[in-house]
Amino acid sequence: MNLRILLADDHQMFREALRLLLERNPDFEVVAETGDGLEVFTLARETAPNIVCLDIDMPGLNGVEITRQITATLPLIKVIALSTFSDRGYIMGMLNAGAAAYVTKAAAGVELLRAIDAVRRNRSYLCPDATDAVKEAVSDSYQRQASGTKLGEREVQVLKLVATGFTSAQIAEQLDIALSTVEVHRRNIMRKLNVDSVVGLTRYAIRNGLVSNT
Amino acid sequence: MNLRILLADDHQMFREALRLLLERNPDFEVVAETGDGLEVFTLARETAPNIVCLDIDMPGLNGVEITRQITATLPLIKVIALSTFSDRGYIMGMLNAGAAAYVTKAAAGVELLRAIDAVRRNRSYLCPDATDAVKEAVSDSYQRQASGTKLGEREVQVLKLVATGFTSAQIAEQLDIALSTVEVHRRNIMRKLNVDSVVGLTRYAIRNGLVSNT
DNA sequence: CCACGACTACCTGTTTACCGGTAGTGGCCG
DNA sequence: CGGCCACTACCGGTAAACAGGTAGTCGTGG
Repeated sequence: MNLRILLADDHQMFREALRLLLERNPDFEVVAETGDGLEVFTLARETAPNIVCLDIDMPGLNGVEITRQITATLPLIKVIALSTFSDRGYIMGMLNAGAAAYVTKAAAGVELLRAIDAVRRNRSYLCPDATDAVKEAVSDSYQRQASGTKLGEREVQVLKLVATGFTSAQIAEQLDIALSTVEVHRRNIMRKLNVDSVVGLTRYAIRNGLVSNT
Repeated sequence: MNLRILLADDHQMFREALRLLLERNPDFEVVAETGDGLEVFTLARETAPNIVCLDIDMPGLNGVEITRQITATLPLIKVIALSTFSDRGYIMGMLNAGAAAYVTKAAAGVELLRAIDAVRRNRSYLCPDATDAVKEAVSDSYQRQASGTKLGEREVQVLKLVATGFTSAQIAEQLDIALSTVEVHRRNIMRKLNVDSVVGLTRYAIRNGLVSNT
């Protein structure tokens, strides 16, 4: 059976090279590729791939959002998250958004093939790096309870703006809430992420693709 | 003539895929690959490649440092910098360290082949993204003069610590200088980099590989 | 229904960052 | 030599971040 694949990654060189890696298998056909987050939908609709290999850090739209929208509107298409990072929060985010598999770029190419194989059989897959991280997340669950759980929608919004370089006052204005409220969010975020300064917030946000940094 | 190539990138998947891209040309032979910065030397000595394709953000050692040491101790080996970023400062840093070419991963695969071709003829090469950035740097030269030039050694040291999350007081203690001095450095750095907060400093530092963020 | 969590909002503080000026040292270069 | 620059150091002042408390609303779920 022929498998139609859509490649989405902002590094053209990586896309081209990955295409070669995939098309060594004659069953695989890379029907389209793009480096722009917003274009993923258009191409997904036009080319009707079976699988989308999706990078996190895309210009235009966030990986989690893309995944959420694809799984919501084009449920036949399976999303394999291809990421630089093996951060617990982000992995869970992608899986919750509907990604069928998660493979880090640090993993071997064969991991991607395994993921494709698993996804084809309607099963999910996590590369070793990711499973390790998830295990940590599970064993950290006690700590999570102590230090709060994951970030709320509003908190993510604030975090993005903080890590972009806005002051709390500017954020308050943009979100049309009080300065004090923004500061409460900041503190809650820092407590949850277990950091103690804007530097920590910025690093976390960049690590998890909340802000681009290009 | 056969060309021996060493691949250094912390993403195994990218290395494998790039190997396929390169070895489509029968003249090219990828003699070794690694994901660890420190291992680059060992492999470079053992395998005597003609060219090293070197990623910036490597665990173990900074891309600039690796380049500096390779060009200093193994001058026959040409370094092609393969980077995610097209930041002016970093490009200049790599070229000053002795890199023969600079290609961003966002560029087409053919750019890398062009770079290899140019390097083989003892010429240097910059991919379009990079040349654009350098042009900006040149046209910014008037501004550079106005806002200071590049960072001094001590300033880089302070910047690293700031972007790691230390407060000025902690930095002062670590470097054994007065708090006020640290603050002067901070301000000078911000002026030179044209940013206005720790967020900007952190982002710059991460972008340029001064701190790891993994 | 009531508890819980997320979000909203305000208060008072302390610490840190940020901005400006001044000034002494040592090294490098015209 | 004298100017330039990086680095060192201190001062004062404003703005922002950071830390703690209190409290109201709203929706979810036991």
